[in-house]
Amino acid sequence: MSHTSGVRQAQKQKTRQALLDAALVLLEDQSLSSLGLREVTRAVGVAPTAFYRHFRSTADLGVALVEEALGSLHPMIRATVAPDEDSAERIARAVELIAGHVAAHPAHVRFVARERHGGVRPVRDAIREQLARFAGEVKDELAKDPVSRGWSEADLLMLAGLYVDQMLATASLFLETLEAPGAPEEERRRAAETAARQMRLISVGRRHWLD
Amino acid sequence: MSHTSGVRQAQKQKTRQALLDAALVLLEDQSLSSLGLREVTRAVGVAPTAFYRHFRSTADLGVALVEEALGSLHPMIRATVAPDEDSAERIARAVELIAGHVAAHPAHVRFVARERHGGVRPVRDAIREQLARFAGEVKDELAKDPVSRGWSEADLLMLAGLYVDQMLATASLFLETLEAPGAPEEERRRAAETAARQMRLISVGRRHWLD
DNA sequence: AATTACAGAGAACAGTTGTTAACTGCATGG
DNA sequence: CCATGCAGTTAACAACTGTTCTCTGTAATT
Repeated sequence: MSHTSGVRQAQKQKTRQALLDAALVLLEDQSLSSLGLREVTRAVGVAPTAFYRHFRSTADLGVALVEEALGSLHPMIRATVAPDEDSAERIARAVELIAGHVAAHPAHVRFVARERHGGVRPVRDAIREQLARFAGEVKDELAKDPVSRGWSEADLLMLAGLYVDQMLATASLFLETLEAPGAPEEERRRAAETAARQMRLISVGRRHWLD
Repeated sequence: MSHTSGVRQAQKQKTRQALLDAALVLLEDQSLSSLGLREVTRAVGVAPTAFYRHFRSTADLGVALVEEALGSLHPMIRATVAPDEDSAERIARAVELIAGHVAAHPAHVRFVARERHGGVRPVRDAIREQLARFAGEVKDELAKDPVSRGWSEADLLMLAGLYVDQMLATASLFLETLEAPGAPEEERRRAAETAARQMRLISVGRRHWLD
């Protein structure tokens, strides 16, 4: 068995990460299906053939980017929808948390929003799988809440899906306001306010579902 | 002034439409940002340079496709959310209408879902503008409903946006079930059921918003 | 100290791309 | 009926693409 660390492995990981980073930058104004492997290696400053040491294809690299963008996000999602005393405050914190994440990792958010329905099947599937995991986790958290007493499993999952979609839509909206160099202060605040109200409306629907 | 019709103009429109149709087919498994102009002309059986007689670039063609996909959809949207006696039946009809539209024009729906967050700015903008129009129209219809008495203009618009996003998400979901050649009968029925329940939950939230 | 494994370089390939220029044929308007 | 406008063609261009094969240097193993 080969050592998991060492000068050799470390350098390889470093190059691999450089490829991922460069790809993410290039994907800011194009889709994955038009991303060329030479384009990526050129940006890193490495020979085109080096690409194959890390990825079979750009689609393969895309799948790795999905893992990077969404893989470490599960704890954050769980915490976001965890039951709380004050439901209004939970929503406010959720919106702030999303805004913060988008500001910290705009390229990742853009990538997921773009490739969720993009032209590369394996990447679409990888994103769908991650979002399904999110929905399952959100469902678990919702089930803990006393408000969910009497809900069927299917209804919990449909609400969880609604929440996940809404979160992604909100993140994408924040991203758009980040891109517009106009009056970001006021507009971003209004986007946050609208997103919060939409979540609030869904929560209202949730509380009165069993009538 | 040139005649609006005539053998000459008609033939030109025919070629133009052939380019749009061919592009739509090619876009079924790639994104617009990777669509080549030669690729499109080759599919039509016309010289590459002929492309320039109709479009400045593939991005330009994309904008035309947005108009084709969404331009004629406004009356349908209005009718879908128009006030009705039985709100439950309206939702059922809306879901059926969406399912029918996706079945009739899958490539158009795929294109819009894919390019809404895609890598081509002018196309993104065109889609955003159309969806904003939809939201405005939905808002108008919602305002007519007695349920909306006492609602602020901003809240009406935020609800309209929620509905529009939900419709597109539902359409995209139906599209996915169409692509999967597995058991489409049962799965498609469940997708419709889930989508209907999500809309119902939003409607419940709407009725209890002013509490 | 000698051998092996392997990340990355280099060169070459056949095929593709967008764009330009000059052309041809034919429907149209005078 | 003839001159013009213009949709579509042909040919050529430099630049780019993914992939293959061969080679090199050096870390890791023995």
